[in-house]
Amino acid sequence: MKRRDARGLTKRQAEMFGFIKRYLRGNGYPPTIREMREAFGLRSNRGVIDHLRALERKGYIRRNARSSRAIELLIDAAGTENGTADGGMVRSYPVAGRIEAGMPAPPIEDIRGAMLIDRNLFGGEGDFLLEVAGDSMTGDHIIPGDLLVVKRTSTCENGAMIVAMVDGETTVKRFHRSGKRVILRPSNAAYVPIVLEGSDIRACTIVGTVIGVIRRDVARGVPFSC
Amino acid sequence: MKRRDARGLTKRQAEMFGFIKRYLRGNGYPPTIREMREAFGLRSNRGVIDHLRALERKGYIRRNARSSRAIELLIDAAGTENGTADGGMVRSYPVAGRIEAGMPAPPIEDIRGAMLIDRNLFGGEGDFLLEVAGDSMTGDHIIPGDLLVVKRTSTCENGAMIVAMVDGETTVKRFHRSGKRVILRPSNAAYVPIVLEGSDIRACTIVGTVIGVIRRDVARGVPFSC
DNA sequence: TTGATAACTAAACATATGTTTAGTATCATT
DNA sequence: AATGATACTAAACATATGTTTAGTTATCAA
Repeated sequence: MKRRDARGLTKRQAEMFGFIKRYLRGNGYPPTIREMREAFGLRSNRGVIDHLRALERKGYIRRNARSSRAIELLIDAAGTENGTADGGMVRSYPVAGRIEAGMPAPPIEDIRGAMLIDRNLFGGEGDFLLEVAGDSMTGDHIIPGDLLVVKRTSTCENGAMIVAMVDGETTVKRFHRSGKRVILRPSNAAYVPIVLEGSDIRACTIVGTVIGVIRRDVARGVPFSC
Repeated sequence: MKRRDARGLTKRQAEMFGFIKRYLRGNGYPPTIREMREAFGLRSNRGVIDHLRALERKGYIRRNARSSRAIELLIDAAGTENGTADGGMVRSYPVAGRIEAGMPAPPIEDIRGAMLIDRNLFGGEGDFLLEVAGDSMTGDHIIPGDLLVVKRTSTCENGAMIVAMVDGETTVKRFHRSGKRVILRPSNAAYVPIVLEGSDIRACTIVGTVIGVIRRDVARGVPFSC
């Protein structure tokens, strides 16, 4: 027999049970057998059914045979999944202090608060929000006051819009690497790109990539002039 | 129109919503359409579907179309939104179908779902979200794919950014009135303003004002070229 | 009176979804 | 070495379940 944990589940069964729990929390309803199959990279439904029957036999779930998604969790937090203290359909995004996109600015230390936003927006990703102060990224349709949804990463693809720390200052730019040179490009022709070479590159840290934008007070925004 | 309760639900819709809630609490997963049909003694699925669409349009539930039992409750009994331990911090915004900002487009009938967003964003206002398809408002830094936060109003201030129905088509423009003339102005020079005079003005209905913008998939956005 | 909306019936229709049968490979125990 | 359980693949198979089209009836507001 394969190895079981303290509660009588094998490793694989525990994984399956964990997946069902997480899916349920995120979606409000249980997964289908095919969804589980795909989540585990299996090629046949039968594998999933075997696991479900084992979980049912061991009292972890109850099923309504022949009925789609009819899985009921009987044992609750027994094996707490790592870290997911917050369940539900919304995520809490900390709001970092105002930064200058283009000008010297304070670091993103000061956390102003948090915003709850639907898990389904921004692909469920993003780690914090950052308010834009300067107008160096207007070419990308990002204007002062916008809240950027930032996902923490230490690397990024070429051309990605990133939040970076340069000489201890936070800035939003497009990232371009060509050979040994890194260019942080604003998208407003009125601003000059930051070119980093050699040891200067070490003075630049990628904080994260910009994956979303939230704009408030549009009504009060500057009207377009023709 | 039939009688509605304080939160905009008719008696029957409230009954249907209540049934879904009770079923979910009792079974751990949502009911199927046929189960609801039988519970209400109806003879056709269509009746249930109509109610589900109404509940979705009003932001009470979110559905995953074509997927069985895929109903997510967004608002709980008291009328406060789900998803957080301390309820009432988020609001449910119905998401209206894609529209063309500048070109002929389908009406905003098709409701795609709903999004939960912090009450403190957008000043707690806004009535629904609308996805932008055209690029007629890029001068205001609104680009295709953006979700507009729209507040329903039948009037607006001069220069406000509005969602309007013109000849049965939905459009996003800046509203300008001068004397007996109304001009709906795009903010992209490649588009022509819509000028309404005399009886034409009646063919134009203001749906609401744009008070916010949400942009997803920024990483994939078109990079700025200098 | 007219038009819009809500709330349904009726009958197909399309497919998402659970199930079965038959078999393989691995592991732990006896 | 034989046994039983786990953890799968492969291919049908059956049907549960959501959707559509085309109506009807009642109610309410303009």
